[in-house]
Amino acid sequence: MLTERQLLILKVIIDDYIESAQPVGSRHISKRPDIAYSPATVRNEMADLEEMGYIEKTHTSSGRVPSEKGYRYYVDHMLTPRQLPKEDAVQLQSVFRDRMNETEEIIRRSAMMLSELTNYTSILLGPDVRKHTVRKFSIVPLTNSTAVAIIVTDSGHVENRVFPLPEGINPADIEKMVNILNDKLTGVALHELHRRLEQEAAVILRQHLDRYGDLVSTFRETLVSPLEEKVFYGGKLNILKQPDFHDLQKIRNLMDVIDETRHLPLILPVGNEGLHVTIGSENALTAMEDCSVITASYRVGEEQTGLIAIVGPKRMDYKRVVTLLDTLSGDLTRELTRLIRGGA
Amino acid sequence: MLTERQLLILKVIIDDYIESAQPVGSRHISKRPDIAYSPATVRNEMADLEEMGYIEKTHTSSGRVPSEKGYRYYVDHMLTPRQLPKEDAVQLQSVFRDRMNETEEIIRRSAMMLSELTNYTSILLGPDVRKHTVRKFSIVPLTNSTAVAIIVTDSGHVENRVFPLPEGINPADIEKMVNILNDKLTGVALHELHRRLEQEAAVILRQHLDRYGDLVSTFRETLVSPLEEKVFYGGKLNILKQPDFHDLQKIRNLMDVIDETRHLPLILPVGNEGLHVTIGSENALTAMEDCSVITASYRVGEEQTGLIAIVGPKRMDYKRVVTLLDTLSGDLTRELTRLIRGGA
DNA sequence: TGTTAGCACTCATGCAGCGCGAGTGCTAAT
DNA sequence: ATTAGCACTCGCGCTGCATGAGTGCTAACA
Repeated sequence: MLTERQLLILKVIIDDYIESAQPVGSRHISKRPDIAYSPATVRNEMADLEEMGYIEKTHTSSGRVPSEKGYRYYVDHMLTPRQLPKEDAVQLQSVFRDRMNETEEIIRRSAMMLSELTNYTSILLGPDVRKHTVRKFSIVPLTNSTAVAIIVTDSGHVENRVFPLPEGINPADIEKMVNILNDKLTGVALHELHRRLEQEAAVILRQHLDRYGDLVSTFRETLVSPLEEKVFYGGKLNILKQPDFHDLQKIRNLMDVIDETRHLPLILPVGNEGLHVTIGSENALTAMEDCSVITASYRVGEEQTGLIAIVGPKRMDYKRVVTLLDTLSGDLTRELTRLIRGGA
Repeated sequence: MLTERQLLILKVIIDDYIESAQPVGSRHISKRPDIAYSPATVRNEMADLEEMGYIEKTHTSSGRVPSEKGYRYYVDHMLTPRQLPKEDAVQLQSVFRDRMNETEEIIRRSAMMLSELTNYTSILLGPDVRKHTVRKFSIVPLTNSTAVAIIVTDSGHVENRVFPLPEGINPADIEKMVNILNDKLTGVALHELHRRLEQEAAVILRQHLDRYGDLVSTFRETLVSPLEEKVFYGGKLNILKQPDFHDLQKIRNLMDVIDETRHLPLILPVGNEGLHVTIGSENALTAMEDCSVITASYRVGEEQTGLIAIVGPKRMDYKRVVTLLDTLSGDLTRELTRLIRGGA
């Protein structure tokens, strides 16, 4: 168990190191106004802290640096949730100012704002589009052989995709199809669309359309394809700004990982509610072993959830980022829910 | 004027240096099968070439490196346009395979492909959306107070934007407005939309709508806003792969510049037809002074033009990139034009 | 007269040695 | 229990030095 004084010293070491990126020595600690002990005393405590694994030396006679265990202890036990400084709160609020009617736009802005405020990289997952429900279908012919299919969802999201028209199709058939689709499938969630199309709409479509097979098969493909969760980045390049990263090779690996959307599930605890901190080698990917990731979830309405994540060096300003994410997650939940509910 | 032999040596130096990134020495040149002279002779010629400013030394007794003047001469006089190697051609063609119906998707793919083939960064500007013409308007109400406005263009591009509905608006009025808009403004180019709305549609709208002012004013805003040219990047991180870039500070500046869409007009000769090569300090921005930019334009139909650009180190494989861009620009022009014409 | 061999010269690079200073661990005094 | 003192460690930056790649020049050669 850690004594009161050891706690104090550990906290000072971590706070100092987070700020300065320099190993912190006993003399330096002793000089701080909140420390009333001589360097020698501090050294003794530091030796103990090191023995217990909370801090490390970079070389035999260097100052101390927090270990991963140290950071872990810090975020688990020493992060009394604070109020966001007013300045940050104001900035953060600006995301929701102006006539912001679109979920995606708000999320995009949030990503920007987060990376600006923290100088780290932010990753925001939008609420799962597949849970949005169909508000309206329409099909707009472009040429003899192509048309664009449009799905508007209840959230105001618009999916659109050009698809080939079967040759010599009757324009009236297209209109019929759109009407039937709207009739039968409005209110259906996007991920159910395919199944429901088969189950319910198919019969009726077949009755009413001359060339049922051709038209529907080509149209259906457009429905199943993308519909992934949207990912929004902020400050991808901020990694370059961190003095912690100087090894070009490591930077490359890191960037590759972050950039590849398919790696995201590995570095983000997708689906987890609440606030999570992953430190250094706790990350699944070795490319991220010098990074920490802080995530928070938000909700939109009852069902949909999204994720906010900050990727930075292990020497990240945990206190600040945690408070920021906590606040933003609340704000997003509130504002986005208000939005789909159609409140003022 | 350069002698035959000086030309040969200059070419060898540049080609070798492009491949190896190492200063090339007289001995090395003399060993090549296409060089029949001793190192001493080569040295003499090199001294002349250096005097004329085509090559440089990195230090007193190093091999030679092409100067910017050297590269310039190389691209201006020594780039006999070649056929694309079959392997590359096949790869490039794959961009147009599969049912690719959407201009944007094709361009996105092209960007990817280019960066993959070259290991440099590619930037593609889509054809100016503002020149697309309206195929269809529609408005889909979402809640009591919001609706999404949708514009489909002749290219299959879909612009959509959520906008606030005036309180207590009559749904019939919305429908009326959409009908009038479609009636009056179909076929109008997006950049003319605002003006034409005022000139032609306004009068009629005013006659038919109870709450003309409210509805139109809030809807109009959604028309004027974005509609910029779309920018597609490929391999933004490829810069990190180039051995030429090792200075972290420079990399940061460079990335900043490339990332900022508003800097693009400065580094790309927007609007210029044909193929352009900008070498090192010929670039407008000092952050780019170690880079070369190769651009080519493409057309879609008669009016619209787009731009392909490759950003790489000065030590770029000009021959290959020029051929690639030349081919791709032709392919894009052909395929995209075919697309909007609705040919098979 | 153009080409080449030979040689002295230059300079980046890598390595060993060295002094400095920040910081530690230990011990003895308070 | 705390602290002053001191010897010790080790990273860092500096210097000096050997190495080798590459040059420029000169004189001999075809």
